[in-house]
Amino acid sequence: MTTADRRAALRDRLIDAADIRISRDGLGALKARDLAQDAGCALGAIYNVFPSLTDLVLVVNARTFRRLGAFVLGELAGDHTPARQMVIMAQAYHHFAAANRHAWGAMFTVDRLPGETAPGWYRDEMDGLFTLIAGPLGQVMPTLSGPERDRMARTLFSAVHGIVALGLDQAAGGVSVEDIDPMLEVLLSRIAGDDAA
Amino acid sequence: MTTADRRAALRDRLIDAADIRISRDGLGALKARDLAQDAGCALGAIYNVFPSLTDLVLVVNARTFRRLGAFVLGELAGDHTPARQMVIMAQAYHHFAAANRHAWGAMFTVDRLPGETAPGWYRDEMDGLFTLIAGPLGQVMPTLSGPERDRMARTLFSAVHGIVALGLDQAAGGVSVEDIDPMLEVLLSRIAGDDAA
DNA sequence: TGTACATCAGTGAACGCGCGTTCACTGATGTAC
DNA sequence: TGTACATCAGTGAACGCGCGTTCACTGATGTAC
Repeated sequence: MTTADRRAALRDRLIDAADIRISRDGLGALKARDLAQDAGCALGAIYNVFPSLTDLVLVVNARTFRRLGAFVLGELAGDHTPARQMVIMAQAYHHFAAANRHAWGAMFTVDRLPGETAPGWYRDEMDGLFTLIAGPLGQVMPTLSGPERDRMARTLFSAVHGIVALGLDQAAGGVSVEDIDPMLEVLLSRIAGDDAA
Repeated sequence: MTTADRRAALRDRLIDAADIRISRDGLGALKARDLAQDAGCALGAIYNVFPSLTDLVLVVNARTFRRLGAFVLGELAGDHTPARQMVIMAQAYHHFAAANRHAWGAMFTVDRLPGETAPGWYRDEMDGLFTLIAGPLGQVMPTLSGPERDRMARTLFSAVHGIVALGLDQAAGGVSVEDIDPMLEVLLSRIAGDDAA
C-alpha cells in the first residue's frame, strides 16, 4: 500500500468518523481528539489531510447534501401529477431532515466568518434542488416566466424549510411532529392548486 | 438613591448595553467584559444582578420579541381586507427582521442544553403572534375548525419565517433582498385567495 | 540487489487563547441602640 | 444626633476549562546510484 493510498484511506476514515459523530451527537459535539481516536490516527495526523476541522465538516456537509438530493429523487419515483410531486418532495425533505436531524442541521450551521461566502458546491447543490422543484412547478403554473418560476421555486423551498425547521425544533411550540406532513400537504396543495386536500 | 434603586438601575443599564451590542455585532460578539465597560460597572457586578450571561440574553430576547409584536401590530393599522392583512403581517415580519437582523437572529439562537425547554414567555409571545395571524385567517378560510385554523397559522408563520431567514442569509443563493417582499406577497396571496397578485 | 540518503506521514505533548465565572477583599450604606 | 456594627454591593485579578492547532521529533517508505 503506497503512501498516497494510506493518505486517501485516512481521509476516508476521517470523513466517515466525522459523519457518524455529527449524525449521532451533532456538529457541536465534534472534537478533534474523538475523531482521531475513531479514525485510529494521531491527533496531528488530521492536519496532514485537512487544513482544519472546518474543512472536514464542509466535506461531510457536501456528502449529506448529495444524500438529501438522492433521497428526494428516489421518493419521486413513480407516476404522479405535478402537484402531487411537489407534496412528495416537501415531505421527502421533511423525512430526510427528521431521519438525519443532526447532519441536516449541520448544513445550516456553517460558521462563516463575516467576509466568507458559502463554498461553490453548496450553491450548485442548492441550484440542483431548485431545478427539481422548478419542473413540476412549471407544469402547475405554465404562465410563469423562467425567472418568475425560479423565484417561486426558491420561495417554496424556503417555506418548506421553515416549516420543517421550526417543526422539528419544538421552538414553534406545540407543533407535534406528526403535524408536519399534513401542514406541508395543505400548504402545497393550496399553492399548486391540486384540490385533493 | 437606595441600594435597591442602584441595583435596578444597573440591571437596566446592563440590559440596554447587551441590547445595543447584540443589535450591532450579534449575539456571538457579546462579551462579559465589554458589557461591564458599557454599563460602567465591574466585571463581577454583572453576577450580582444576573445569574449568568445567558439569563441576561433571555431578557434582551424577550424585549426584542415584544418590539416585534408591537411593530407588526402597528403596521396593521388601517382598513384592509383579511388577505391584505396577512400580506402586511408577513412583510412587517420581514422588515423587522431586516432592520434588526442580529437581535432578531438572537431570538432563534437560544443555546438550550439538551434537557432544557424554552422559557415560558417565549411560548406566550409565540402564541400571541399566532393569534394575530389566526384572526384574518379565520375570515379568509371560514370553514376551518379552531384547531385547523391554529395549525394553519403556525404553518404560515413557519413558512414566512423560512423565506425571511433564508432570504436574509445569502444561503439560499441568489435571492436578492428586494425579492423577499414580492415572494411573500405571491405566497400569501395565493394562499389567502386574494387574486390581486 | 544493496547501501545511503531524503522525504514526509505519523506522533502526542504542549501551546495559546478566549472567556464565563468565582472569590477574597473593600468600603459604602443601612440599622440598632 | 452620634457611635458601633453588620451587610452586601462593588471590585478586578485570577481561575478553569475546553479545544483547535502547532511543533519538534521518529521512523517507515521511497529514490538515487
